[in-house]
This record gives sequence, structure tokens and C-alpha cells, in this order.
Amino acid sequence: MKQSNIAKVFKALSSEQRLNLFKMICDETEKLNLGKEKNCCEGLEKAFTTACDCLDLSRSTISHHFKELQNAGLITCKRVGQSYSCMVNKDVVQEVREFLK
Amino acid sequence: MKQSNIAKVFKALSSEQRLNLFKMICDETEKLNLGKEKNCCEGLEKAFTTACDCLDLSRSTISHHFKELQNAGLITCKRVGQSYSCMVNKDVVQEVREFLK
DNA sequence: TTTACTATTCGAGAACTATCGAACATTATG
DNA sequence: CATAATGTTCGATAGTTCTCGAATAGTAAA
Repeated sequence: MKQSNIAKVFKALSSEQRLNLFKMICDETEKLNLGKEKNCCEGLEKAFTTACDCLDLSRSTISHHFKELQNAGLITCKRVGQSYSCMVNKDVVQEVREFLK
Repeated sequence: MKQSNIAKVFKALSSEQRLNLFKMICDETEKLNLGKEKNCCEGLEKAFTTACDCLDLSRSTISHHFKELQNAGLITCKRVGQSYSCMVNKDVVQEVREFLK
């Protein structure tokens, strides 16, 4: 990954609220996967709604933060019916960890 | 480390120029330590001057970026004579890596 | 189709950041 | 002390980011 992309990831995680959001996605995803087979994860369902519950921010702001995380490549979201499923891109996280080695 | 401090570290690394600076410090420090005993590292000497050579930025801007990295706890600097010695705080980097696990 | 729920986009204001050059401070040396 | 080298601080400017509420759009269900 180019260094400019690494910076982009750091930027995405540099706002405290967005870091909370990212952590929430990671944690909730992990909860869902406890006791399931590996790789069966379809992502966190109703991610947007969950985020609205967890963070004290307007929906438009939350939408914006989701976009930033997607834009940095940290998460992938897809519409599922009325709502929103969301996955952490572990390979990107891993690359950033390698960078910090 | 509190999540707000983690965000601070990410913020420090979120500017591309500052990321270059940090990388430069890491790389130059590593060069110096090749072939030396472990833990003999006194830090990168003349870090400021080296930074001025590597980055196309004014001295005041570089001073500002050093401050940001220090403030986030990523590096520690001390004056040595006329110039400036600088060390990476590996434990902080390690904590951030753990956060991303 | 109407209604309700969910998410996005837009416009705006406040706050923050990156960057510069100029002036200043500190240290070493002739 | 005078000069040179190295860093810091200040004030300004241009640009970016966070946040909101209002308006809009997509989807599901009555």
C-alpha cells in the first residue's frame, strides 16, 4: 500500500467519533461471530442504526463518517433491504499494522 | 491507552508530510543501529536538520510537525548541543498496533 | 398509494490545520 | 563580543473538517 493511502487510513481514524464508530463496528462484528464458523460472517447488519444508538450524532453526520471509513478502505458496506450491512476489511487493517512494525 | 489518545496518535500520522517525517525518523534510526548492540540507541542525531533536507517544507512548519509527533507521544526529542536528538517511542507504536488487532 | 422507516445529499457555520515568512531565542565558534 | 547555525514562536491566510438541520430519495409494508 502506498504511503499516501496509509495516511488516508490514519486520517479516517483520527477523529475520535469516527474511531468510536470503527471500534463499534469491530466489536459488534466480533460479538456476532462468537461461536460461529470462521468466514461465515456476512458483516454487521443494521450497522447504521446501531451506530445511531451508540453515538450521539445526527444521522447525516454518521452517514458522513461511514463514507470516510469506506473511502479509506477500512470497511465495506452494502445495502440489505431497508438497511445496511457493514464489514471490516481486515487486510487493510493488517497492512497498517505492518507499516507500524 | 485511552481511546482518545489512540485517536491523537492517528491524527499525528494523518498528514502525509508528517507521516513522511515519522517514517524518516524510523528509517534513519534503524540505519544508525545496524550492527550495533541492542538498546545502545541514543536516538537520531540532527533530526531536525535531516528533516529539513528530506522534506520540502519551511523550518517553522517542520518544527510544528515535530511538536505534533511529540505531543502524540510518538517521539521524544532532546536538545544536544546546538541541535536535536530524537527517538521513536516504540511502546506507543506497539500499543497502537495492539489496538488494531 | 400512503405511510413509515432508513439513509443520502446539500448548504452553512464554527472550528481546526497546514503552511509560510518574519522576528526572536539559544548555542557554538572565530 | 560578533557571527553563524539551529530551532521556536507569532500572525496571517488558504484550505479542510465536523457538525447540524432541512430537503430528498430508496425500500417495505399497510
